[in-house]
Parts: sequence; structure tokens; C-alpha cells
Amino acid sequence: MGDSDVKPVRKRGPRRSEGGAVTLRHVAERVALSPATVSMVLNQAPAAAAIPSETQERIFAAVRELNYRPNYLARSLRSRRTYSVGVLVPEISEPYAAEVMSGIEGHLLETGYHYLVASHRRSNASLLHEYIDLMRDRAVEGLILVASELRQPPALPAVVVSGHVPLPGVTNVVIDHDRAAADTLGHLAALGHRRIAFFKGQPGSADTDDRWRAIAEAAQELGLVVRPELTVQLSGEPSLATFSPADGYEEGYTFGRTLLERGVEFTALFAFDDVSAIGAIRAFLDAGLRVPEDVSVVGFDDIQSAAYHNPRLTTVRQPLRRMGEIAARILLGRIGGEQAGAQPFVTVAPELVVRGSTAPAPRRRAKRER
Amino acid sequence: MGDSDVKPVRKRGPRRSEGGAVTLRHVAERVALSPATVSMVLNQAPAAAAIPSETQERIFAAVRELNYRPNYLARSLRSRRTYSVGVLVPEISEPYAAEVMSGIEGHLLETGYHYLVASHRRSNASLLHEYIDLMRDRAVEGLILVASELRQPPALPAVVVSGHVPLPGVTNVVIDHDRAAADTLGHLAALGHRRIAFFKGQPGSADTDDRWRAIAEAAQELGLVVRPELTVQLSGEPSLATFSPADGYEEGYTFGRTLLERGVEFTALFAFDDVSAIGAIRAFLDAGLRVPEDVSVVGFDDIQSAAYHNPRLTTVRQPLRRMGEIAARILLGRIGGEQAGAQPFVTVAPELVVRGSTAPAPRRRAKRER
DNA sequence: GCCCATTGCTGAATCGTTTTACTAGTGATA
DNA sequence: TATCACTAGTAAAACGATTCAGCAATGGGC
Repeated sequence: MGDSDVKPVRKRGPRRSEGGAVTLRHVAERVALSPATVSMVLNQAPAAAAIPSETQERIFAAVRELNYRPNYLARSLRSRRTYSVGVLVPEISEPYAAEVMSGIEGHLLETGYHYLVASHRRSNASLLHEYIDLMRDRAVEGLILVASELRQPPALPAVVVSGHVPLPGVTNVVIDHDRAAADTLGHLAALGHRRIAFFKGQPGSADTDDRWRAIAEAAQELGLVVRPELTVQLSGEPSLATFSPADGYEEGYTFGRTLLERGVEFTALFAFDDVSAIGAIRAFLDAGLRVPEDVSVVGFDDIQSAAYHNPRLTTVRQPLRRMGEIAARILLGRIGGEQAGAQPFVTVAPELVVRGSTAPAPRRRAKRER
Repeated sequence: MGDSDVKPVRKRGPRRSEGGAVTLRHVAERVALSPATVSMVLNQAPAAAAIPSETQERIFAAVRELNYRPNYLARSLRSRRTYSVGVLVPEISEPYAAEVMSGIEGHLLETGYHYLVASHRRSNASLLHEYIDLMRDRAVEGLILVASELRQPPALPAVVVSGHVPLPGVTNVVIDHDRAAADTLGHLAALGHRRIAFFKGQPGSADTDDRWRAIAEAAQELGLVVRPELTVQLSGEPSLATFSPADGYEEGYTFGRTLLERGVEFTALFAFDDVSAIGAIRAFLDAGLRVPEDVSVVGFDDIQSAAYHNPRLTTVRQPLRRMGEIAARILLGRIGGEQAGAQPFVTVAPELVVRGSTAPAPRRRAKRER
């Protein structure tokens, strides 16, 4: 037995040219047609209508046999389409962003798009724009900004989730803050709360100002006063102590304590989001207060864990996943050429979800107030 | 005065050729050099050493003036580098995945890499591999799989976070499950718990089997029995009721109730992760039980909210962010050609964090048991 | 005066597609 | 019988970089 019966060792599957991957040319050679024809057929270009279906079948068969996969880079370079978008979030690990992204992703993948992500970590506006440039360099066809405030209109179609700045060419997906504020403060007022504390959002956050305005208006409407001593603004800065990205829970905890330390009585807190609400609740509990018996807390967003917290969190539900999906849908529409779709705002409805973290204002406290 | 003094209306900034973007050729023309030279200098190719620094300065100046930005697609096509990797997670909105991704992102962006994400939603193994192919088509240079079980070795460098299958060319970043199980069960045993319930992980999850094996061994070591009546396996399937992606909290709630309904007494639950632990706690509370007085609960992961839950969650800390970072670092090393780095496992240490959700086993229950 | 190394660059091929313009043949129509 | 409209393709030029082989000039060593 010589070498003759030793079968040459070869990997299974179609053999590839030395270079590596199977290219369009290999397919073309296999069916004895030009690359142009093969390309047209594979893309179902209008001109492919002239190619008899028999030939088309031959091409498809060859593609399958060779397991041909078009080179994305070459294709995109030439056709100027990348089918990818960029997503910018404050911090990917925050439940808010994560849920919005889940909605974005759902729609994008369904449509054959992919996406790049970057967290700007509530750095400064210039980092945000730097990231935008980076994504543009990567040839994304559009951008979705989540809860991030744009300074200048980007050179690309863009949609901002929870954005409030009307910029040419960008659409903002927002909830109706007036209703959210009116519902929430109405709920608290009905429970007898008069001294209400507030967490105001981070300066960089797109929702902050609009929400705050809505709260001020709703408060006035209801005859409630928004006291400076009872409001704190979340900083949104990475906590230096841990050298880790901003931890919203910790911030809520810290500022919840701040509120307590100020010594000014309050019977309720309307937090900026669920995460800071949960942090604050922890601070209150640790200080020996009961929630909701001593102090009621309302969150915002209705993140998944809100309903499972103890107490179950009363909160303003934002349909985060849906907002992400809507944003993706609008963006793809715009990329697809719907110029008409450039409306500056798309509004979705919030819903006050009353759970266990709110209760009637305590008598004792109410008395002491006078 | 004719047309001559009407200045042509032009956008400000560097004028661009009709085509649109500034290309390498424009820069080359501006400095009266060949594109080859400009390219070499910009990339600091070895051959660029021969170009006098004066010329180099001229080139850089032109680049700035024209605001030249290299075309990513063209560059990648030619150089066969894309500086991007793919990240596959079960579901981007789950805290576990979100935190790991945060770590991954941190390292990648620092290094000039970008990443694509896709959630396979614990579908089936074939969808996972389909996504892998999709990412490969997008020319990613490597893959990071998070808590996802690989069937075949992918044709790309890959790192699996929480992976346990040794495959050629893939590195798994895992925690020491034996220690985690020993510590946790030791803690519970020391508190007098004998009848311990368990949540076993989803079938598709990479950690499930190894963790379970470690639990079984540790239990035996401690003389504890793992009773089938007291163990339930999380399904990981999207809940049909809500038609939304799998909600881990809800699952924890459901299976927490299941446990109760079985009517078999237990004084502690070792959940598969923090999310299911929180869901289960909610179920116990709703059933009128107190945590930890009536039943102790231990989670796994130490997600951010764990420390802020009520009660504060006792849990096994996995350094998720760091694991993500490690995964990214290893992957980039491998992409950079470190063949040596292909060790099958990298282990990080877990840490049992004892908080408020565990307490001594209740006397009454312990008595009844006999 | 010759050879060689170094300096400073360039031309042209190449990556793998898409796309435009064109051709050659074939019936049908005017 | 010229013209026209299809049919069934092809050749070659993009797209915008990188990269390799090479070349002219200069200076130094022998």
C-alpha cells in the first residue's frame, strides 16, 4: 500500500480558492457568466428581469453549492448602503437605556439592519458629538440617541428618544410630560400630600427640563408649591469613590439622604426615575422611615423591576421598549427616503401605575406642619 | 455691474469635490503628492519613516484643513481589518447582560474598536449560530458570547463569558462555581437551613450545568440533600401571556409560587440569579411570608439593584463588568495575534455578599420538619 | 570614478462588489 | 426592409483606500 490510496486530506465543504473566501467571481466562473450578471440576479436588480429564470436558478444553485457570502465591505463601498445605524446611550447598563435598546434592536434586526452602540457616560456634549462623528466614520446610515441632548443637528438622519430640542432633520420621541406630571401630582395631592420633594434629572439628560417645567405647571395648577429646599438635582457624574460608571441607585441613595439631612419635612418624593426612586427608598428605610407609611415615593419609567420591588413601586410608565421600536421605525423610514416623516415630535402616552409605594400622607406629619 | 461681483454662494468650510466627501486623493492633490505617500504617512506605515517630518506636517495640515476622514469601508476592504467585534447576548435588557456589556464596551471603545450587538432571546442554538454568521458577514474580527452556549467552534476568535464548553479557539471567562456553591451553602447551613430550594438555570444558559454540578457537590459535602420537589428549572422562554421578551422577574415570581404550591416546606431558596431571586421574593411576600424571617433567599450576580432591594439581597457577586472587560481584552489579544492566549478557561473569583435576605432558619419550621 | 545605501517618493495593482453603457441576436411591426 | 423593442447578457469603470515594487537623486566609502 503506497501513498496512492491515501485520500488527500481536505476540509469538507466547497473548496475555496487560495485567497480564502468565495467571491462573486468564483460563482460567475462556476456558471460561466459574468460577475455583473450574477450580481444583478442576486440583488434582483431591475435589469435581472431579462435573465431567464432557468439561468437564475443555475446561479442560485452555484451560490448554495459554493456557500457564497457577499463581502459586506465591498458591497457597501460600492453601493453606499451599510444597513447599519448607530445608537448612543448615556450608559448601556442602566435599565432605562437597556429597555429602549431592546425595542430598537427588535425592529432593526427584523429589518436586516445592525447597530453599533456607544455609551457617552453623561460626559460632556462634545464627547457625545465626538461619538457621533465616530459612528459617522463607520458609515452608519442614521443615529438613535437615547435620553441624550443634541447640541447641533447631526449630518445624518437622527431620532432622539426622550429628546426635546427641535432640530432640523431630527425627530424626538417623547411622552406627554404634562399629563405625567398632572396625574402624578394629582395622585399625591389626592392622598393628602402637600410637602413633596423632587429629584430633578441630570443636566445632560434630554428629559430633564421639559419634565421639570411640566411639574412646575402641574403643581401650580394644584396649588402645590415646589420648594427649593425639597428639590435636588441628580448630578449624573461618575461616582469618584468607586471609579465605576455612574450608578443611579447610589445617586438616589445619596440624594435621598441629602433630603433627610436638610431637616425639612416632606411626606412624598417624586423621583426622576425608578432607579433613583429605589435608591431613595433604601435611604429612607435605612433612616428608619417606612415607605409608604411615612413617606410615599413615585418613580418614573416603570422599568421591569419596579413591579417587583418591595414596596411595589408606584411609577409613571413609559413604554420604553415601544419607544425604542418607534424610534427605529421612524429612522428607517427616513433613511428609506420618507422626507415627509421629518416631524419634530412624536408623542406617546404615559400611564401612572399606582402600586404600593404611595399611600395617604401621614397624619402626624401633616399636623406638625402647621 | 454684471454677474462678476456676485460671489458664488458656497457652504462654508472646505470645499468638497462634487461627489461629496473629501477623499485621500483630494488631500494628495492639495499637497502635490501621491495618494500612496499620504496614506503611508497617515497610517505611520514603516515606509513613512523615510518621509521628512516637514512633508509629514504638510500632509497633516492638509488633512486638518480639508477635514479629511478616511472612508472606513474602503480602508477595511483593502486592509482586511474592521476593528469591530460582535457581541451576542441572551437579551440586552437583562441586567446581567447589560453589565457585562458595559465592561466590554469600556475596553473596546478605549482601544478604538466598535461592536455590533444581537440578542438571541434564548431562542434555539441554530438562531445563535445564524446570528454568528450574520456578524461574520459583517466582517467582525471576533465574537464575544455572553451566557450563551456554543455548539460548534465559530470560524472566528471567540470568547464566551460564563461559558463552560472547551472548544478549540475559544476562551471561557468563568467564575469558580465550586467556591460559590460551597460558600453559599455553607452560609445557609450555618444559619441552620436544611430544606433548601433551588432555581436551576435556563437550559440554554452557559452557566446552568456547571453551577448545578457544583451545587450538588457542595451539598453532598455539607450533608445537605438537593430534593427534586424543591428544585425548579427556569424555562427562559418568552412569556406568551405578554408577548414580550422573557422577563426574568416574572419567571422568578411564577416559579416562586410554584415552589409554594408544591406544599413541600423549605426555609431557604438559592436562586439562579438576582433577577429570579427578586421575583421569587415578591412571590413569597405576596403569599404572606416574610423574607428573611420565614424564608431566606440568596441570589447570584450582584446586579446593581441587589444592594438596594428590600430586603437587601444576599448574593454571590460576579464581577460582571470586569468579566466583560477581561473578555474584551482577551479577544483583542487574540485578534492581535496572540496565539498563546488561547487558553480554554480564565477564572475569576466569586464573592458571597451577605446582606439582609438571609437569616437563621425559623425554629417553628425546623421543628415541624421532624 | 564606481558602487551601494539611503532618502523621498510614485505608479499601478488590488480588495470584491455594483452599475452604467453597450452589444448582438431575434422577432414583430410599420 | 428598415426599424424597434426585447432578450440575454458583457466589459469596464467606479467605490476609496492600502500596499508592493521600483525609481531618481544624493552622498559616502573605497
